[in-house]
Amino acid sequence: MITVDMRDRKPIYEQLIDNIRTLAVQGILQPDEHLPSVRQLAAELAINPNTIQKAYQELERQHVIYSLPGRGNFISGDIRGITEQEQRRVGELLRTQLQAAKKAGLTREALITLIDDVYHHAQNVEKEE
Amino acid sequence: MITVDMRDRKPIYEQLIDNIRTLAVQGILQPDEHLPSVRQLAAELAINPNTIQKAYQELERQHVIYSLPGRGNFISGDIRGITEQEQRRVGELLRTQLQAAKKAGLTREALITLIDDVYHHAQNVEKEE
DNA sequence: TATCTGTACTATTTGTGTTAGTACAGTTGA
DNA sequence: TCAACTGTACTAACACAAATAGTACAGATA
Repeated sequence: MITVDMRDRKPIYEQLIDNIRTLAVQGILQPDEHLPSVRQLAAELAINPNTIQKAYQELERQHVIYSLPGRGNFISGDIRGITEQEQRRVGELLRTQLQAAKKAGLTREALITLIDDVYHHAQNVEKEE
Repeated sequence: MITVDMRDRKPIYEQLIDNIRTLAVQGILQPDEHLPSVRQLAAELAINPNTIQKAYQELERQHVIYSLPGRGNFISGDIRGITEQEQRRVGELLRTQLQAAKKAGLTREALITLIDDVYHHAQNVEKEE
């Protein structure tokens, strides 16, 4: 479910943040669902517990999850706000990428073809972002 | 013309690479045009000559520029291949970004609106990519 | 009470980007 | 010819962020 790619240039804790936020927005992780403990997830992914905690800490700051000391970390009960926030975030990243595409000489039609390709083919993808 | 943003997380040498490649693809830098010398550009941008050289070295490896030892660095005479290569590169980045947008719940129509926004408004942009 | 849980903290390591400095050979123009 | 450019190569040092290692303590739970 939750994965990291050591070859990716993006820091592990950021991968975790985006990964879990996406799973929450998609509803794959349900509100109030219990997340793996810091130590357990660290063991599963073979990375340091401090790195997990750093990700959880940031996710709590973003209100994607909440923590009950001694109990664990849980997905936020209010996902609507998170979803809107995520859509704005992805939209901004997409805008700069589209401007680069325009500079590279890609036509509006080529981009729409690309969109249709992504939206029609219901293929699973490894990476997001 | 050639600029860098110290606040950007992207390494300076990568900014230079993308910056110059874009200028070449756009035709703002013409084929066989003389680029600033390593030391001169370093002085202009107030960064280390080694950083400039690193960027030039990679640009030569990508055949975006060529170097004549003792004379200087010049934009490649063959820009068509570079342009196609750049379009593939930007297209792939865009694809992963679109997949993230889909995961976030953005509709196909919302994305087309975003494209139209980018392609209609002929506004200059600071960042690319 | 043993064993989970989150949390906090310091120290260390690692990798990458950047700077600093030097050196040498090819090119150019006065 | 020679001074002043040019690219290129190299080592050393520095800066910073990410990640690891280890310890500690309080709350929750069965």
